[in-house]
Amino acid sequence: MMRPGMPDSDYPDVRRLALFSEMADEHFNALMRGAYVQNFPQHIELITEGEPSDFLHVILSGAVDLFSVWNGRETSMATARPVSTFILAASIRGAPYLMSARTLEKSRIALIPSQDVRAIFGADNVFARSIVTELAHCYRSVVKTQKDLKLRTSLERLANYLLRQQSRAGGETEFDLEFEKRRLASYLGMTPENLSRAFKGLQAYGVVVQGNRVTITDQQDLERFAKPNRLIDDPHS
Amino acid sequence: MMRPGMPDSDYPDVRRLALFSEMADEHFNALMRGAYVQNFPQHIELITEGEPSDFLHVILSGAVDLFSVWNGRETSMATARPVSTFILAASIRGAPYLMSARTLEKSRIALIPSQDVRAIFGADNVFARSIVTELAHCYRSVVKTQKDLKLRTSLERLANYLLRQQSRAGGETEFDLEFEKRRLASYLGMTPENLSRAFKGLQAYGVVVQGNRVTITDQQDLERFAKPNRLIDDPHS
DNA sequence: CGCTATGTTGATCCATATCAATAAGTGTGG
DNA sequence: CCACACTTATTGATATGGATCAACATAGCG
Repeated sequence: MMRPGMPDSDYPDVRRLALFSEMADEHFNALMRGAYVQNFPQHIELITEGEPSDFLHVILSGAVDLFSVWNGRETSMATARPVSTFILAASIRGAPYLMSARTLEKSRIALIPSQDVRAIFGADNVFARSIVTELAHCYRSVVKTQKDLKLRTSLERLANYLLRQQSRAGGETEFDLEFEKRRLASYLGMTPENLSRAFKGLQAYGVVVQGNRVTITDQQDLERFAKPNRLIDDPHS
Repeated sequence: MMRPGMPDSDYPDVRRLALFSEMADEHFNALMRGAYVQNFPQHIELITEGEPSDFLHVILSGAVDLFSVWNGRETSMATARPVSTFILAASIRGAPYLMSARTLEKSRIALIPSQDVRAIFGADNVFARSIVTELAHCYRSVVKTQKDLKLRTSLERLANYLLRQQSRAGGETEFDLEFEKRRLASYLGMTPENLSRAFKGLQAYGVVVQGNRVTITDQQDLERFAKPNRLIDDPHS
């Protein structure tokens, strides 16, 4: 195990996060001094659901899959990408993790002891406010995902997912899927076979897929089918 | 519209909520003085999704359905029962409501201006901490619901729902469903017809339903089928 | 290069939705 | 208090979205 103390070179990346950007220097530095930074190879399980949550995780580079298991079945719940935190809620509550986490690729991750987070929370009102904002945002994200799952068919979910990704990619008509189709299927709540067929089904609405490359050939048509809604699809609303 | 100022007789009920129980009297009273209390008849829409969130709602008596709509479809997301708050996250963020709310029965509801909540949040560290705890709890509840939806079939969801309700009812082998089957179906992500058949399907595992009355005749058998899991079904975990 | 995991396609099965008809409640006004 | 209207619940028949099983293609990767 590494000794605590984050390399100074990582400070700015963490500091840039909304969660940490407004707090007092003194408190931020205290948090960082108690933090560990580790590099993990691909496909390492960082967290197993049910275990006590000792650290707030901050992903500095790479990608992490948050997934859950029940009765031999597995589903992908979300993907964490730099720079963001994950399992904030478990850390705050001192409750067991509800989701497992594994690296999708080589990743650099900062681990901040949960007790430090709670201590600084009590000492720094600005930080406390940031945590609230962040938690509220996380909550609303999950609610949106649940609406997506309950109100839409898998074809509609895929169509809207593609529109969201396109938007993230700057609105270009051509962009890359950011992870394996296998995992995308799980994230969208379907099987890989069904995803394959769904992509073909969207050809009728102007979507062309070759490998990881997606091309939207008829934006209007796709949107007419997908009916994106800001209360489900807008990440900031 | 009523004038602000909550009747003193309602104070204790609100005060009892974890969100408010620890804060300073001074701040609590300030919040209550700015609050409105209203009695609503059955089937009134209190909140429409997409509207700006001006009030934190506290349900003092009755029951409220939180639901969402997209493209002509509707789904029940959760039920709020006394005494608890709802739409805390939207209030905090000053963001539009993600869910609509309607009374399921005659209900008494307190409305606390969101700006007051945010103001007291800044002035009272204990209250701030309570809000964080509450938000983290809400977040984890939705994550559990999402796991339930993605990892289980509708029959399994119903079986586990019944076990949770039984637990809430004190563990008795006999208890009442707390709302219409129609809404229960929507909450569980299925049609009323399918729910009807699911109840019949659970007869094989020792479940008898007559109207709203549920009897668990073979606890062991039902649990063997349902495989309840604390990371999905335990409301406090 | 092959080996292994991922992706695609086809055939079939199953869970769940939809449509339709009836029954059972529930509330309302005469 | 009853009769009517209306909503909800059940049951049956059928349709369909999506899963599963199987075969094959493809692409990374050692």
